[in-house]
Amino acid sequence: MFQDSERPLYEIKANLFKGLSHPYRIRILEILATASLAVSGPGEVAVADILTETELEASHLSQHLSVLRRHRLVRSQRRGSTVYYRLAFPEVADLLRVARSLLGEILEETKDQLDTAGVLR
Amino acid sequence: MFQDSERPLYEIKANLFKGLSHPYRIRILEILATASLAVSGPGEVAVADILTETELEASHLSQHLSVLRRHRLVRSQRRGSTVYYRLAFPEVADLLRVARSLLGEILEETKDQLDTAGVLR
DNA sequence: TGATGAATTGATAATTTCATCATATCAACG
DNA sequence: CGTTGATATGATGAAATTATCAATTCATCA
Repeated sequence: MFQDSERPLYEIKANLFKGLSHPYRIRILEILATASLAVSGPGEVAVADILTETELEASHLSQHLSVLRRHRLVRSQRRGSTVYYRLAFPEVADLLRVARSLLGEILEETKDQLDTAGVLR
Repeated sequence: MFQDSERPLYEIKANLFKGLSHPYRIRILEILATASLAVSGPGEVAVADILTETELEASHLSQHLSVLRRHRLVRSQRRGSTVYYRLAFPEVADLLRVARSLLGEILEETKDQLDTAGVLR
């Protein structure tokens, strides 16, 4: 059979996190998440707009978008010479949100420890 | 100042996902998450028990636990010659849960597409 | 104190990811 | 059809991560 998806779930999960392990890919996903949040928003963003916002070079951005596509985190659609990207699932935004929440805890605790150590003063 | 935490949040977030990007580290976190869920559970797990459950070699496990500690995802406590690990924050379990949910969507869609293509028949 | 069990750290080769430039492809237009 | 704008793919060296074995450290006990 073609059941590559017979891999253990923890392996697939780790692979998902690999797709998320680069700063620019996080930035891209957050741009898309913001677009999907706007009530009257388009839910999608043109590559040119991502280029502008991230200040990446075109081929660098494409490489990252390709990784995101491969990991099924985004979808693309070409209309004429413009390509649009959107989050593939709302849960991607959920994941970013929970990660933000966790980081908040981590950074808060780190700050407390630095305070305790008197490092910040 | 010592503000290494002046790095952009998306960079810190990507780094968090790096800590999660290995199958065994996911397994470890899930073992700890399960321990923290049990109502009368200890919330913590001895290294020896993780060793047994994952069937890793001791030094391999230690290397992974060290990464998790460095990323502030777990905490350890030595009592006598036994070291116990626990999740550093409940949000770690949340993150695993949301990732699982997202993967459910991804795998569901992949399965649908394979069905459509008649590959599974 | 030496031996033993538990766990961690150090070291290094193999593998994967990242950074970045060159090239190719797709779409529109005169 | 050639040119241009937009976007993707290919290629490769550098950097980071993984896999795995050796050595060390910590705690306990006789």
